[in-house]
Amino acid sequence: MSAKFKEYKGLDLSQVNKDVLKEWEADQTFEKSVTTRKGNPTFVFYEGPPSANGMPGIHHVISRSLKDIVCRYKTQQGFEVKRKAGWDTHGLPVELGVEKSLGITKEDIGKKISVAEYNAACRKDVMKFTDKWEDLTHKMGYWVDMEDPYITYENKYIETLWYLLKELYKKGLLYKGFTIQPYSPAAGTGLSTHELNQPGCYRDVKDTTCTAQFKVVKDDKSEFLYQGVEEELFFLAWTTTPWTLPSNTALAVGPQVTYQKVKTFNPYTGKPAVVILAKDLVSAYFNPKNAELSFEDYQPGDKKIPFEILEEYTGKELEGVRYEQLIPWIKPDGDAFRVILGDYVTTEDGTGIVHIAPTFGADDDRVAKVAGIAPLILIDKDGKQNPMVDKTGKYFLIKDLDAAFVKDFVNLDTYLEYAGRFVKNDYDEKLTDKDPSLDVDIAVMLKLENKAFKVEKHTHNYPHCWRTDKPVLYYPLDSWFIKTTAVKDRMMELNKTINWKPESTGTGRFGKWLENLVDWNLSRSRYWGTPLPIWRTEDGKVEKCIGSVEELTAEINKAIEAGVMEKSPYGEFTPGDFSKENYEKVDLHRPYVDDIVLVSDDGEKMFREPDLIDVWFDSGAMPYAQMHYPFETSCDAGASQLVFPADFIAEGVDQTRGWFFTLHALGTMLFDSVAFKNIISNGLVLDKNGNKMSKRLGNAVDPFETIEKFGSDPLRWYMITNAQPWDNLKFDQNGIDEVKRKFFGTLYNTYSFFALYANVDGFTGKEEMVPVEERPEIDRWVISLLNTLIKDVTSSFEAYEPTKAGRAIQNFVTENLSNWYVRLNRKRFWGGDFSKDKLAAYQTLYTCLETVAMLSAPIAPFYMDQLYKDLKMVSSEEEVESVHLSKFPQADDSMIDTALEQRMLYAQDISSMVLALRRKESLKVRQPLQKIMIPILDTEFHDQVEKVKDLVLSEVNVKEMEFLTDTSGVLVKKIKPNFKALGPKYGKMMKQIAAFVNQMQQEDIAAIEKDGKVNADIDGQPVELSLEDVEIMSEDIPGWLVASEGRLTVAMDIHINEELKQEGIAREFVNRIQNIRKDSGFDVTDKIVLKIQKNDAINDAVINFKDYIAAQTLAEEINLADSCNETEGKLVEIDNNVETYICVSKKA
RNA sequence: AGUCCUGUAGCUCAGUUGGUUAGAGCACUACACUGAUAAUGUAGGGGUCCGCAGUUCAAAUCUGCGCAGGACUACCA
Repeated sequence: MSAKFKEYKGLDLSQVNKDVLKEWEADQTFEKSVTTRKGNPTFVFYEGPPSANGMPGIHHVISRSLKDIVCRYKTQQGFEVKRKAGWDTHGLPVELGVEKSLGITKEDIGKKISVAEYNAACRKDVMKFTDKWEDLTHKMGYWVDMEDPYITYENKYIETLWYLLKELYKKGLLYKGFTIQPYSPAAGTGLSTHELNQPGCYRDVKDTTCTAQFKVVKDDKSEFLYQGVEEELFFLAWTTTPWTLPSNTALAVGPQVTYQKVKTFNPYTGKPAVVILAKDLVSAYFNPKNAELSFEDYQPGDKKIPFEILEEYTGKELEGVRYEQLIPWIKPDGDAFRVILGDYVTTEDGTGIVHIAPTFGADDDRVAKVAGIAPLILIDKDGKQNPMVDKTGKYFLIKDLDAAFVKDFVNLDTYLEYAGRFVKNDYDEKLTDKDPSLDVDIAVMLKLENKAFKVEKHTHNYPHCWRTDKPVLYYPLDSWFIKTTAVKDRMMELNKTINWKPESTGTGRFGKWLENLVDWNLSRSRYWGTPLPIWRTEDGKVEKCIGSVEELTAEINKAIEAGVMEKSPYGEFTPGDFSKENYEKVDLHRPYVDDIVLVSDDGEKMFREPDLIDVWFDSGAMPYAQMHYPFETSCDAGASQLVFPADFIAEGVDQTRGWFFTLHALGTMLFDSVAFKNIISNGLVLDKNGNKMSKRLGNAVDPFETIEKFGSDPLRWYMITNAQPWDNLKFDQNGIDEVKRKFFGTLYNTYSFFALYANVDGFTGKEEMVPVEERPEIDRWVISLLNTLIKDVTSSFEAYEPTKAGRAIQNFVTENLSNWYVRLNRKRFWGGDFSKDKLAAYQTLYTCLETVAMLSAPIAPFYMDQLYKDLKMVSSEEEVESVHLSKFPQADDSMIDTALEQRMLYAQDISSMVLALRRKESLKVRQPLQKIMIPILDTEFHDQVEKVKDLVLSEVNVKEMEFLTDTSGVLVKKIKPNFKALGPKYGKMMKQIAAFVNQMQQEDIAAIEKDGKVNADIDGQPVELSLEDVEIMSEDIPGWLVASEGRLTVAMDIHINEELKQEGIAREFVNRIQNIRKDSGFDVTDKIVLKIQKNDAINDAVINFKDYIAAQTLAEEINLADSCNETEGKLVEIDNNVETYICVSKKA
């Protein structure tokens, strides 16, 4: 007795999940899926490192499913796909978490707790959910190597980062500069965006604002502006921080904005003036009524000031025009006081002309740099560059400045009065709100000097320091940068070669980001992260960038020799020894690296720059650092070690400016290459109402619970097939349920059906194959569709479109395989001999199931593995291995028969129409009918339907099919213009042509069918319409019950004669008997004896269809009895008001 | 504020190069079927294809301007 196909009592996908996991573990299936592909072409995948200090959420399941699907697919395609897991361990979230759990703030670090202790806490804390992550990875079936992950805090990892930083340094791509950052003079510290986003930080404050007049210099550039202007000419610019006006070095205009030149008087001095401002804002400064006032009548001091609009200019025209320094206290060193373009300039408020102080505004700094405008910089007594305001928040005192600088650049006569003034009263303990602020004093001064056009109080939203409650200053702070702008063009070029899914993220979000690229600010003033490996002398003149531990220890030894250090903290380290033990002897984090003092060639002490680097550098360098490049491996060691660039990565779209960018930037700068060739960026997972999931709202879905409840397969299937991965997913558990029922339930039912009968018949799958061309039409049909499916699924996976692949599979399984193939073929599997036809049916169904398992395995790895093994366990001679080690199916084009697929479609449509007609007349399908009639449109259609005739007839229980040809003349036809064909030919005449066609009568239609053309007269123009220009279809057959859909029409003969009636009754009997068999718990193969109580309404039917009833119900005997004992028989209703007793007993 | 994504039935989503009856599943209603049965089929109701304007003989589809939701970046006169 050969093995049987396993039969199940029910489908519990959660249990399947667990069972299959055990098998994978025992068989080491994942390991084998990599090792068995050794020597084959590689497919390089990078795992973006998650941070293990947070719990994994449901949104992690989707990106990890995507990764897993592609990797499993490529494995099935024969590639060697190594997958190294990784952990992102540095960064602010970790530090904040630790601060919270220890109950400390940033200030306490180094005081209440040592840096060493703090970092030790971070190191421990960051891995606290590792086991949860591993558990989820395991349960969801994400295959990634977690035995040997890369961890960003490990010394080897950091060593590679240092190496890379040094490479950049050597290329001149790493430099020290400044950025404008939020800074709290009261606290003496910079603030991170995170700190600024604390609740309550942004507050409405009332400040003195000033619209200043910048006098236009009269020269060649401004000649066009001075045309017809006798008075002084000014640009108007508005600021909410008048204290920044002395630092003004440029004015920005919007290139597209329209500006107007307006003749008027200064409201404070009454002097005549011509001012320039944005057209849209003229009405904000000038009351339209005053346009009619006479200039002659105006007296200084009048409330109503006349004005007159003179000319209009675009921002672009104003570019390059020079103006005089507004407050000439300190001269800038370099080009300044010129109109530049700023893409961000709007006409929402102010004057549409923006005052630019590059030392106090991030945007200002950016546009000034682009335009080559110098910032206003002061040199202090240490020779360092500073903005006009010192770190306590006051204008620099002369004594704190470099004497030579003061002599050359500072106008002491005017500046002295203001030197030492705090820019906000809040910064000076001696001042209160009542005291005059610097803003007010400056405004007053400008008024007196005829330089202020409007001064007023204005309420605006301004950030405050969360610790001191005092306003924040935007202030230039030291920072290290990577000069990404130097490779901007190359990055854009390389980006075009990347296959982005969706494309718009690559061209739009990412592409636009690259276009507006600024240098990468690498500095972070924190504790737990990769230290910047740069040491500098105090004056900053000598600098060393360290690229390895070996180099560092060598430098330390030099320092010890020179006597600046006593002892090396890394004394035990042996250069060149890459063992784990050796690397455990060092710690490249703070505070240890801070304690290292190096020595310059001149014998000067060098200290480490205290910054840490951006954690995104950590993850962006992961392709190299995960292999300890170049210390233990090398990127150019040949194909065997080729792990760069990646063929594929996938993460959430929120990584666009994060990991995607840093990968790309480093790949470009270091190796002039893309870092990844294909990428899927997935969208967010929202709750079912479209809201963001959050713990606070309590709408977050726990992935563990979900997997426990449903199993991973339906979860993964749902996530992938419900919407394209890059669209946001509205996560609804009902959707998983639906997938479970609809897809997995149907597939399971199909398998169960197969297993049940295969086991009865002893089918094993080892039988000699019935050649496909010898199998019946319907078998070849489903095999044709199956091969089409293989093609579609393969190309979808190849195009990184798993959604399309999943949907195609689901459609095939539910619609074609289950609902059509199995349903129509059930009888072939029941009873009878094990004929060639039956064998063909088994083989066909088996092939479909096996192929579906292999096609679906990447998406639903658990159930498909079970299904595959259940099939193979019986059919395979060899030891059965996992579906994930199998080779992905190859489509056989010779099996695809589109004509066959088409005619099966006809069969399905005709059947459904007949069933609809039956329902309309309340004719049960069990009642056979004599005939249906189908008008034929052409010979091809005739041939096609002829071939599926029997299929249709048995499906709808009708005896014959008659074809109606045109000549019969009984058809009513319908004609429609074919817009697609006519449109390009006749264009504007379409409306009339359509009207002409629609009014054609039956005889007109007959004429065009006969002649193949018709001549029409459209507005005097002769138009010849051919058969291709119209669509003709049959609509009705008078006198018959007709259904019409598209080009198909079916008519049904509803007359029932005596024989048909009897057959119908026989079928009813079969149905009742089968039900009784089932209710009585008989086995499918049990033979029975039937006794039926006589009834005039049924006797003939039983006698005439005895053989039929016997065959269908496996009855050995059928007896009509005068009476059937009520206790042994069952009362059944055969037809309306027709009842009888049936007695079914098992044949002894 | 900028950039990008999304908007089609009550819900989740399809909808090819523009072509005239806008589809599927779920849900709802009715009916049927019953040796795959905690399934299945058939039919029905349900649409301002977010709005407005434009291009075109023809727009869910192309263009522009809005609206709503979301993401990222920024916080600026």
